[in-house]
Amino acid sequence: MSMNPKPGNTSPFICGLDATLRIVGGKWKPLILFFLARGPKRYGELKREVRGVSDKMLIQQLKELEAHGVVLRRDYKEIPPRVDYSLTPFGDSLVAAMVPLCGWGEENAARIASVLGGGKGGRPA
Amino acid sequence: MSMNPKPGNTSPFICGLDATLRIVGGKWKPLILFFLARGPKRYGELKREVRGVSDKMLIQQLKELEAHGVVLRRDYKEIPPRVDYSLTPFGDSLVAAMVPLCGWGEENAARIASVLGGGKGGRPA
DNA sequence: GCAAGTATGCACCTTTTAGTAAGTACTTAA
DNA sequence: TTAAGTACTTACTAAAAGGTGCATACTTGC
Repeated sequence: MSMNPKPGNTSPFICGLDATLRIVGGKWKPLILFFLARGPKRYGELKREVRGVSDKMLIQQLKELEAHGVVLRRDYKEIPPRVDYSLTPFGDSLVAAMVPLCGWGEENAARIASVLGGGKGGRPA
Repeated sequence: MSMNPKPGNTSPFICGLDATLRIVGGKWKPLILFFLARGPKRYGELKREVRGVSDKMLIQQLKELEAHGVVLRRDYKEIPPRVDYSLTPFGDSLVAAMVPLCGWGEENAARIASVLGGGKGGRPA
């Protein structure tokens, strides 16, 4: 099946999915990657698109993604400041691997929404 | 690309991946699903296999997975207690959708491990 | 009787993650 | 001179996730 912990597993991860989630886990990273998948974005642009994210979280997540080689930060060294973010090839391959999981979520969105109970999960404002 | 937030998005989720992560997010759920993918398991069996998990977390995660229709709990109403857990068809489809992400993690495990810095991520008993 | 094993439940605590609000340094426009 | 916009940084707080340990109710084996 290619998804089980190997018998003689010396890696620091339980399995591949575990490894993947260390990179893309958290509340905002998938969303950020999705917006970046559509092309490079400036910080302010991203912030307006990823509605609900705070400066702190957006910066923090972008820094982690950059440190992990998923995202590339370009600083134009202008004043006022101008910076943009884009996916690295590594980031592109990750986003590609997320598509099926994303498909599952889309196909089952109604079921998931009902199963989670109406009270949770909105993105109000 | 089938992975972007839709223009007229009324769902409670940002995108499909977001929906998926509501079901399979967290530290233990993927691992639990992986062991269950190999067939029904008793509680104690699962606890011994998912090394490092506490009773509280294992029970809690199993309950959530059950409530979400991913896992089926069977109580044999025996004394001493006997219970086993297995994947529902919904759970099977989820595990299937996780395989590619798992593959990405496996292929890039070395890179991910090095990028996360050697200090983190072990599973030491 | 006492310990061990069965599958949990509950209370408490720490750690991690996320959110809020303010401040920085600089420029342009009013 | 004041306000707004740029891309952040820092300190503080709140909420979520995770962990520890004890308790239950019942049986079997010593």
